[in-house]
Amino acid sequence: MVSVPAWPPRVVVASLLPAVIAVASGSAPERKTRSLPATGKPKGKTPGRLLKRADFLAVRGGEKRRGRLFLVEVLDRGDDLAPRVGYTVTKKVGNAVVRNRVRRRLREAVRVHAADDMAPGNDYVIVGREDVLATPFGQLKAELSRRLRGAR
RNA sequence: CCAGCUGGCCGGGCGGCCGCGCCCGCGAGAACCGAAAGGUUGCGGGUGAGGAAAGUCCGGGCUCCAUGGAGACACGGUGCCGGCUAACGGCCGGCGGGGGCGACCCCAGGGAAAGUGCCACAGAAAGCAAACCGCCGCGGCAUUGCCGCGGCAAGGGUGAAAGGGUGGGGUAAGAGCCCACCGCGCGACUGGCAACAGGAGCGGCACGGCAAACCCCACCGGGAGCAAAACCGAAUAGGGGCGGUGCGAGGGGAAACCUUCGAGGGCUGUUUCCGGCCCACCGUCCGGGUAGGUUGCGUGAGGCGCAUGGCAACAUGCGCCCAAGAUGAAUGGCCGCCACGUUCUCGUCGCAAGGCGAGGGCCAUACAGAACCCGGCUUACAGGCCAGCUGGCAAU
Repeated sequence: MVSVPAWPPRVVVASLLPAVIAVASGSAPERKTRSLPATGKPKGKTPGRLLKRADFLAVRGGEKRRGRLFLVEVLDRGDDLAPRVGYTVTKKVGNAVVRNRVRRRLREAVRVHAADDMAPGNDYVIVGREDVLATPFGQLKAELSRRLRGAR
């Protein structure tokens, strides 16, 4: 494989972009009363993904919440649509395998646990660090949830 | 059984819950996002990383650009011979040299009598012969030596390398000066497609090394790369076409407006001629093109099996199969059991190394993630399997 075209300069990330989905699903209230299985069913509606470089650059201008495992950047888009999230893992963290695992664990943590902790109308960028791999998944989920909710 | 060599192969398995990309079907001529192009959303089914996907070092396909043909020169690459291959710097089989008891392994392996250049340090001398210590003869002085002239290159010493080696003859001392053997050069001829091998005979010995220093010879080579390229295509700015408004004078009309004539208008050099500079607003259409989107995109020098030919690389024939396609980039997260591994304890066998059995703990794997595709090379890699072969030990 050739040197990753140096396009998003040393930044590898992932995202989606549904944006609209579940806003009108009306299933949110029911979900709260249901107890979660140990394996962790998704707790909230899946947030959208950030995909465009321009979106990432925009979020860089937002609030930054630093942490040991990751850096979270938050930007209020000013609408009421579903939250969106993007992931960034720099090459400093490791080779492609390591970067993929970091991003996948973060994505999974968001999916099964932290989705409800995001506020509508916000864009989040999570910049993963190396320690994400060494941290037990439960602890990772808790930390991420706390950070997304905005506890400082 | 131990030690080793070569070739090939695998690189966790089963299960549970929750997810992701792509394809197909349905939902559906629905809704939503978007100016558009286009995309998103539910359910079901199918499918989804590697032997190196890596390094990006060679060779091709493909795309665009350049290019009338041929040659020469320059530059770059390759470099024993034959074969294989689409091609290669790859592979196979040979040859030569080197290493290993051996299986086997390693080699940038054309040309040094085409030319230039270099050969550090040491050494008298580094390529053309020369002579530091020496050896021998003669002469002189003189007495265990010194000086001069001449003849030598055996011995010492330096070095990676000093004009063949050993022995004998020979000599004043020596020397291929002569002889024997070894080495070396040339070489009729023989074998082989060839590299090359063998070699009658001849030669008294000449021709040091480095071409990974320039160079010579032979062969090969246009450039850039899927962020190539094609199509769709905003906003903003800019380009072009058309129409209208904006000028003056006259006429009609209450007005809106209509109509006729004229001149592009403004600024500027004194005026004419002739020049120079500047020129708005509205509407509409056209073309280039950015963001963005779609395609390119996986049926291919494709895999597997069998047969035939070949020592082999490989080729041919027949049959079967279709197997990732992302793009801020899917192939994942968590858990259980098992295997493997490792470690501890106990029992037992043994002189010991260790073997066997039982139980417990730990880890839950190494190197590493497709990015247009294919053939190679190189590098990384926990652990394991199979086959053949070599050298030992034991037994028969």
